[in-house]
Amino acid sequence: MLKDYFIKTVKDAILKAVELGNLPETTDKNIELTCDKPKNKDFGDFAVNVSPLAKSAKNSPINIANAIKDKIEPKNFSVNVIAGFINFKLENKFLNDIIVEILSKKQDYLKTNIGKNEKVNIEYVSANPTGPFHIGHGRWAALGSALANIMKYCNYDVFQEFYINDAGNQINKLAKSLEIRVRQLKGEKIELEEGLYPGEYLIDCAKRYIEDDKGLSYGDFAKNDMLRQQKELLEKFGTHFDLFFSELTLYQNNEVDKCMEMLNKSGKIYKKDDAVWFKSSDFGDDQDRVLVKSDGKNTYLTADIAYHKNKLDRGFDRLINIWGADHHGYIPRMKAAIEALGYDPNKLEVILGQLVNIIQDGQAQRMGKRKKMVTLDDLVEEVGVDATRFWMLMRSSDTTIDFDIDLAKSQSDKNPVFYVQYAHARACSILRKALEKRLDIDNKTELEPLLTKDEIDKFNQNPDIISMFDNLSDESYEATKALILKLEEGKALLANAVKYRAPYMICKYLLELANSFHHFYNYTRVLSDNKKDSLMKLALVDSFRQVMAIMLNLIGVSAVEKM
RNA sequence: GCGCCUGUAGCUCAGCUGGAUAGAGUGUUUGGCUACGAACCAAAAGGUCGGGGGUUCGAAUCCCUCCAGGCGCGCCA
Repeated sequence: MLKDYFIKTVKDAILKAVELGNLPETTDKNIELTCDKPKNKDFGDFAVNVSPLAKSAKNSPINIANAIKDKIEPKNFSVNVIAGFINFKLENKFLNDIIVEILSKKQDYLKTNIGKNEKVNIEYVSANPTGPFHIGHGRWAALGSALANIMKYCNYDVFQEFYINDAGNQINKLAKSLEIRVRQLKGEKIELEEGLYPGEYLIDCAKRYIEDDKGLSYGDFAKNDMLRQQKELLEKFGTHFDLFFSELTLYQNNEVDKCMEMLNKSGKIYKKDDAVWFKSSDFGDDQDRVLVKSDGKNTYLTADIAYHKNKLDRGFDRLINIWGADHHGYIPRMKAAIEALGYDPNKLEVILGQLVNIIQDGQAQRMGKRKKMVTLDDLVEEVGVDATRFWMLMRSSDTTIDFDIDLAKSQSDKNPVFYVQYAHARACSILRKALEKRLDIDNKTELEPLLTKDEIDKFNQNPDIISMFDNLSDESYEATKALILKLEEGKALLANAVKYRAPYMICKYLLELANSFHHFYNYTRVLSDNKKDSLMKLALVDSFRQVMAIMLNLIGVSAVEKM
């Protein structure tokens, strides 16, 4: 990566400068330097900031920069110093080599081996099978699947999992709710009791129950029905799980009891007020937690601990959970349990996603289960999978999203996702155009296509676009260079998105990349009667299309060829 | 009262492992299609970075404190 290359160039120069006495011995030679794009592009294409050396080198940033600059030998780039910045201006050979690399590596271009084949389990969504998904679930689904995709791409061994909460009291409530809906449909005059599920979706479920009742209990039927709908929506939403793990099976396989036994042996269990407590405060939690309630039933936590033990026993190096921010208090107790069981609590990594508020008719509505709540299904129906995913992913998970339904509906064509997809479609269109027959306007005759697929493929196998730069206007040259450098930025950006578990960075990058392309397009005519020139520019367009498609696929948004 | 998250342009948000004149989209104003997609491009205007202290060559970024909003706080899931 070019940024690393220039940081290394500067570091080598620092060593040389210290050796020759141009910088004092106290200079910190191991300091971390950063390389960025200069604010003003006249300065250069990359800038390494040496100001962090000011303290240890006991001098002003500008003097340090000049001392270092004298020790750099330019190679296909020029060097200049402004303030504490050493600026590098690239020559065309650099730009050419980036395109060569993209076209040779194709869909692998952005790959880095930061995962080192580490076994990672990502658990997300994990909704109760008691009703349709709300919009918040859409956020976790988009976030989890995008994260899984980018981690896989960067060589993590990723396993995606959905935990079905099918063992708690909520299933009894669901069963009762369904039973009442069925009896209502059969003509009985009874009302739903307080605390049961009031959603109309259970009326539909009741109809299905009456139609094809195969002797299942109300609870089992409702649970299966809800789960089936959830799975269908997840698939439609571009979210694929390797395993749907049922909480109930933990009980059926005695795993909860075994886990309790282990905790007991750890000596961190005690009885108080007829309940069984886990002494999680010994592990940093702010208070102890109940595992078995005074009525003899387990809490949700108890089974969840067994579930995490199960995951750890399956040999994962890392467990990533995506939870809503309202569960943040849950992290210390789960880590405490993992430690008490004798596992490394650092293997558990929890990503907290802030909640999604729905703005409807100008009023905020919580994403809880209301009678007329907006479901994820509704939203996808209104604005589509691509727009919904992009919208959910484009903000940092630390930010509460206010999702304005009316805005999303009425201005869906203003959605940033269209801007990004349009750039990709535009590139595809140019590539198509090159292969189509043309009309000679003067003679009103049909001409052969400008290029053939073979010609393009052959050129792209061994591209050389250096001479292309000579024939560009100043504006076009700047735009072309900016586009190529933006393409080069992708690899480092993706690595960062993985490192910070932040798919929103990709959305931001896609918007910038699309902008670079549109800008390039505006100043540069790609196709002309000059075959060689057209081939060179098409190579760039194809590189762009390639990088764009990789990124879009990673976040689960379609790379459309036409709109 | 305690814990976590947030506060940056009219609006929605980047920037937060400290570095150049704090950025983008949207909205407002204006300019740009007889050739590859105008769902586009360009320009202008718009900011006490919630307030106040501190650390230092340098703070939106780190520390302290206060203010405002969201979420959570021993036997719901």
